[in-house]
Amino acid sequence: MSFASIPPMVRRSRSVGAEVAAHLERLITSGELRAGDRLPAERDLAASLNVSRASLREAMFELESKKLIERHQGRGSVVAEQPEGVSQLYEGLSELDVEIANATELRDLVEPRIAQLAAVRAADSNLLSLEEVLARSHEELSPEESLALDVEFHTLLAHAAQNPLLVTLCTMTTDWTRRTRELSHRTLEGRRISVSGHRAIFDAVVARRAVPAGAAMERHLREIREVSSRA
Amino acid sequence: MSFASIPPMVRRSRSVGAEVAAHLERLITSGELRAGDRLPAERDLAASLNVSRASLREAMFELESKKLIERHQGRGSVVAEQPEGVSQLYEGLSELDVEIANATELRDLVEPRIAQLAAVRAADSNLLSLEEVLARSHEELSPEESLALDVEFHTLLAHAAQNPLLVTLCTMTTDWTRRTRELSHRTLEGRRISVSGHRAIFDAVVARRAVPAGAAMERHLREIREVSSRA
DNA sequence: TCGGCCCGGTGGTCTGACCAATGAGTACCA
DNA sequence: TGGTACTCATTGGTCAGACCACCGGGCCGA
Repeated sequence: MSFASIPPMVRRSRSVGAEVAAHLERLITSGELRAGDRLPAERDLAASLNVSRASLREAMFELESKKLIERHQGRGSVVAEQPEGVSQLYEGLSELDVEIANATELRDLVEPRIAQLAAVRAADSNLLSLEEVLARSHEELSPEESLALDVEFHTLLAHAAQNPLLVTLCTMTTDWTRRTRELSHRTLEGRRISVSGHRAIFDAVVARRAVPAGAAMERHLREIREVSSRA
Repeated sequence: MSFASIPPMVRRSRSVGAEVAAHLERLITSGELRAGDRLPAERDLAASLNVSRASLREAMFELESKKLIERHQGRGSVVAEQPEGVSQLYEGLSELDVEIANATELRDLVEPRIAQLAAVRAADSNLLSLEEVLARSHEELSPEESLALDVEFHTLLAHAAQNPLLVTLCTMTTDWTRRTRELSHRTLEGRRISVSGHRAIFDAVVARRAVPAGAAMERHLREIREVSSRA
């Protein structure tokens, strides 16, 4: 097996540990090391690579975090089973998407509750403001106008829930998911769904029916998401 | 800043490095350490955490691979720019003058969902941390210790839900409702209820049963509130 | 045969030393 | 005066060696 020492020359761009990790990763992905193969003991491997055990361990940490190897105290380390292209999969999944997903998750949690509370607590003045926004909403508006009214509706609803924390959360999640919402307001269908969804929520709130209000909000969010995912 | 040493007692489930990494990650995602903050030098940090520099460096590798920190030879390490929102959420909510009732309302909303998501998403390491906290929890503890473990349990659970926004939210609501919680931990009954509630939540999470986990959390919050209202 | 003990191998952790990059303060010269 | 080059403390990077904790297998006695 070729655990040959790494050429000492050209090793100055990356750290020793990273260099070793890359070396071992190449051995694995190229097939020289197969799943289930036992790696030499850390002390031996470090010696054959002419690096300290500390650096070797740094490399091992990296490989382990990439699930390329498994380590077991007292037993040694083995090359892990490779669930088909793990390495690439690991790189993938844009962090941006993850963040949006997190924000969306929070929004899905908060908004229905806002609708419920608004149904219970909304003052007349809240209802008037909401009604006014709805009166200004129709599907012929430009995407920008439609989006602005959308934001306004949700913000006013949050105010109607009479909890400043929910207003803040609503504002922030609305902001973070802006891109998704922009997409959905681009199409006529998206604008139509937005308006009708708001209408349904408002009707439930006015009727002081908390549970239906929450349900209407859930449906609204789901529909909007479907539209924007098609766009 | 609370780089307080990690409780040395029951630390045998995970490696020292992993433990330190989890500790620091909690400080970061919960907002105690903010983006741009400089970390103490490795030697100093290792000393304040009562671990060797080697173990600390293992933790640093892990945090770096998660892009939570950046390290620069000769300059030190800093907390990396946070994934969209977390710091924003933290700042936005910090500025508010929060009424306890509002915070409680938000907590009742967020925590059950956290429990549900944790049941679905918790990694083995999350479960280990939670189990360890439970192992350290019993009703004979002092009110302060009991409260600290309570906070830790909920924070770890939020981490298990794998959404940094929820971690931040959990941290903040926990902080706001601190006085209520202090009351409930003063009595033996309160501590007993706390522990048994956590146990029930944990069991549901381990069993990967989302809905029961959420229900257990709701019950837990309700019981705690009843105890503290009687106090 | 079976159970417990011991022991070698392996990863886990710690210590302390030295190397190398960085940047700020300082002395020097044009 | 201004800029340049140097010095040096600080900090991460690497190394060597020691000891601990865990695992598994072999040995030995019941």
